Amino acid sequence: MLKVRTRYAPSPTGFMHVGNLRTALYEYLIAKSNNGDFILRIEDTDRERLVPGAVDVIYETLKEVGLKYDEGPNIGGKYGPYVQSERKNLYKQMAEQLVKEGKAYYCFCTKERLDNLHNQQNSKGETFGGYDRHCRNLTPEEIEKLLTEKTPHVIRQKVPTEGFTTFEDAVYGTITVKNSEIEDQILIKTDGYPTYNFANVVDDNAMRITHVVRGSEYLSSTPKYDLLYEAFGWQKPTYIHLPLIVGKNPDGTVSKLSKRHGATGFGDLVQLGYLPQAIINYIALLGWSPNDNKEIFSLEELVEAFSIDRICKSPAIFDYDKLNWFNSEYIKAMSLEKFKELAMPYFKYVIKKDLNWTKLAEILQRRLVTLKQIPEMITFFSELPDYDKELFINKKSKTTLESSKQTLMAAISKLSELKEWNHDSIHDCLVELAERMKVKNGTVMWPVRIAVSGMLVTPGGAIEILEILGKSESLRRINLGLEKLS
RNA sequence: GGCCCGGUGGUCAAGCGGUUAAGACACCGCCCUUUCACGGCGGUAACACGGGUUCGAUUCCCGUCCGGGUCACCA
Repeated sequence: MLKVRTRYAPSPTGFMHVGNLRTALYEYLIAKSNNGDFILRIEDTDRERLVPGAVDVIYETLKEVGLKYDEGPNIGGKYGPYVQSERKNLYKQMAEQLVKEGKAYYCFCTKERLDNLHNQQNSKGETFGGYDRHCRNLTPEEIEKLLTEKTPHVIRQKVPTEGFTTFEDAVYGTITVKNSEIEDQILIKTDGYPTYNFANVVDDNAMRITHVVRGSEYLSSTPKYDLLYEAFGWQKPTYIHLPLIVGKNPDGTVSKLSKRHGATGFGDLVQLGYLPQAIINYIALLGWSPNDNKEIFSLEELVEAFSIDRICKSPAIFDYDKLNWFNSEYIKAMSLEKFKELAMPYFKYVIKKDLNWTKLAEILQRRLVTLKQIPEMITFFSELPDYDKELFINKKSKTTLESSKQTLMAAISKLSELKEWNHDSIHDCLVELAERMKVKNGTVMWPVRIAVSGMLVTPGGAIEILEILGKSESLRRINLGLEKLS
């Protein structure tokens, strides 16, 4: 049995789309669930679109989510180099080999001629566009002449004009297309760099890649890919195309997930307060499902549970609601220490004075969807917001402006007598107060909480807030509330 | 438009000829409760349509419709 080897081959664009991340994830899972190797290869053959520093984004993201590769540009390996621009000569050499064997040819057509051709075909509504194979039958003399004149040229593959190409996809099954639908694809561009398909086939073969995993947008170009393997006589890999991740448009239709659907970059999502592991967990389930109903998976557990035959075919809409749920689950699942550590920057950003951060973290941890929500939830600790006295009225707690006034007055005197200021003492004090006033707990708790927070909805109840705020500040705020009611 | 792929609740999805068609998110209700939340319990909601094949189709075949992808010297 061949050792399973997969590769993640991104172009350095500086942006890690969640769709690409998901592809990387599945490549990793396929390799690791078969004790195979996962390789990182950088595809930088488009010299016009190079983005400085973009490769680092790829390294950092993979590191952050724990997709450890066995071979790659920055760690080496026995099939390097792992950057395509550094392999330029190899592609040229392989293409020349096909030319010698009569399976490819030089094409000297200019951009203008090609543009013209396309326009003509379009306006005539031709069934198939594509290259007209003008240079396919140049005589050796003509070719020689153009070459010595240093005429700019590309190398194209001679694709069969008749018959069919059939390939097998592990997810989509057998797919057959007419060869007449496939054009003589360019292998080497005028600038000497290889095209995507060609570079991939050459590298995948050279790097012993056994499973080619990519998004289903490549399904229709796979015959070209396959034809290249055939031209070289190489053993074909297993193709695994993944269903697309799509986004919902305002008009109700869907399309490939892109920026107009909201945050779609891994970095953007992290920026919004989503945890890398929650993101990974969520996208793992977009296009694959386990054979039980488990939903929360660590990367290790995914490796354990993953299997190719449970990858599904239909596209999945990226759903922020579900991502939110995963994120809150991950926040709740982490240790208090860990959570406090992650939340601290947000705490410090809003609150300059010193508080019982641990207590604050404790009440916040189980109510958060994303870390980003922290500031708006806790600013009141730092400064009492201006609020409407109507907030004191709550039907369910049976509070009115008048009852709230009475409660606050009583609460002030009882609370100021407290020697100890902690959860239990405050609790007992207020509950006793309710008992004595012959009202339900809520009738006391509600106005106290409002006075002390100035907000309708707060993280934690009255007791928790009082405890964190401290005795003097709590009393100061309750007095202010009383003034408002008087 | 040609070619390719897909079509189970609003969303992710089990299902692979016989099921009361799972589960999760979201939504709604109730309970718990010092608010919201958490938690617990319950609820609304789906096999695109039409033909076959079959004793029996969500499941297999064909057609229709709908949706998506792709048609570059980009990947």
